[in-house]
Amino acid sequence: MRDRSSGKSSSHTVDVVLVTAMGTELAILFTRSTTERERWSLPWKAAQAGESLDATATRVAHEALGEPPAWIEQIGAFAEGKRHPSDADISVAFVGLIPHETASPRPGNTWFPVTNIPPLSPRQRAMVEGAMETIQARLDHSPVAFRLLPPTFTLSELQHLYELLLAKRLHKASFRRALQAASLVEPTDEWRSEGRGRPAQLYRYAPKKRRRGHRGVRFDLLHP
Amino acid sequence: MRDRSSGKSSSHTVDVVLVTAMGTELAILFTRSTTERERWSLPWKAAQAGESLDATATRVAHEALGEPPAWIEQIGAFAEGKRHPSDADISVAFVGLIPHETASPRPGNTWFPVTNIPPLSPRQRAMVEGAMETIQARLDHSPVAFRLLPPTFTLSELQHLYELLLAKRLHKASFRRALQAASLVEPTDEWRSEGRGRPAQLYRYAPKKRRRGHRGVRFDLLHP
DNA sequence: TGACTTTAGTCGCAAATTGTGACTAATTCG
DNA sequence: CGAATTAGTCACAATTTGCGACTAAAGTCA
Repeated sequence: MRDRSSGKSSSHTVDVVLVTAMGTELAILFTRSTTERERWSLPWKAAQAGESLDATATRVAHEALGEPPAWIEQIGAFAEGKRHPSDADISVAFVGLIPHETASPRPGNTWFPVTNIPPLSPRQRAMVEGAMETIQARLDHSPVAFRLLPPTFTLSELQHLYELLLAKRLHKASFRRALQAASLVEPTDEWRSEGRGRPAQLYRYAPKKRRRGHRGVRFDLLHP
Repeated sequence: MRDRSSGKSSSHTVDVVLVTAMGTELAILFTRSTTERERWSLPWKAAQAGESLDATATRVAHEALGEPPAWIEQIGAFAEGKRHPSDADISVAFVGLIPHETASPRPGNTWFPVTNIPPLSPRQRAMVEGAMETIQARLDHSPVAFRLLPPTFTLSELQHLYELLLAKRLHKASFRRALQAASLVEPTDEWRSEGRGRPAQLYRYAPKKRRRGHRGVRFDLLHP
């Protein structure tokens, strides 16, 4: 039977999977371990009595990022495989999203591409998986993509991001048509000229009140 | 500051929201409090070291229901508002589904229609809400409805259940067409004569391997 | 300058999917 | 038997989707 000596440390931790869109792929923020120099872990803290889980998660995210995340949501509780996030019996995980340009990670924190994350405890590995699943699941019904973009963006940027999140190519005309139907964005009067090619109009996220019987976004669009 | 005297009780509980379809509405299972006679609560247990959360949840459900649930999934961790499920800092909640005909609740456990649940602690009230949201969210992508029906059922029963879950009337022909497209069910060679009217063919849940590019079920069907 | 390249944005139409009412089938009830 | 009741199917108009082709507004380079 495991001993439970120190009465002061809290019995559970709050861990946060912070996700951003870095160039052409998603990335997750890791913190260098204070003990072992070459170990990395998700940002986490022992829960504090009297503070809500969400508040703790936001605080953890803010401290690692230098900014509060644009969106945060609980993934669930993880208990499998002890060790690593302290030796807490249980850890509550959150996903957070932030535009890459907004974040300024504090020293000791680094973005790793999702395709190449450092070795983690089984528990935190499960959290990362859970985070990606949660993002996928929310994609149709909440404005996940917009929380990964700056306040103003071009439709091509938005489309590329959706393509990244859905891991699927989209057809330009169909994408824009669906966007229109969902009335999620509105044009600003600014344009951005990005090297060659015609300048693109900038848009902002501005969801209209959804009419009754509105079924999300449905970007189930085509291949190429 | 709250004291934390008894060193032996675990620091967190596992609570389960068990849902069934009872006639024309959904119902949730509650357990009569052992102390106060007229209090009810969701079935719960203190977590046991060395047992996974899912295992505990399944055990709690089984003990209350007399059967293991047909499906169970974690909703998340809840910490707001102390009291009630012991005085644990944190509770991990699960949703479970079971066909009404399969369940045989142990003495002290009763189904309450969702429209009329007994007074609960704020924590457990939040869990019930979370459970309903999780069911809604899963509806399109996992076979939630089938876990509320016996192994064999008529298409009308299935449709009524979907109407209940979606809180929306569906058109018969469209419903069947969508079902067919999703290849979720297959006919048995049995028929059931239920009072008046033509007998209905019985079906079983038998999802075919989903072809690439299959987008869930999409029962976004019509009104009258 | 003017041809060519590159990216943004739009149009229109064939094909597929959906919404819906009307129709047929198999029973029970009186 | 005929009316009532529930199951199951059909056909077709209306809408939505997939997608290629087209126009627009830059930059590049000889």
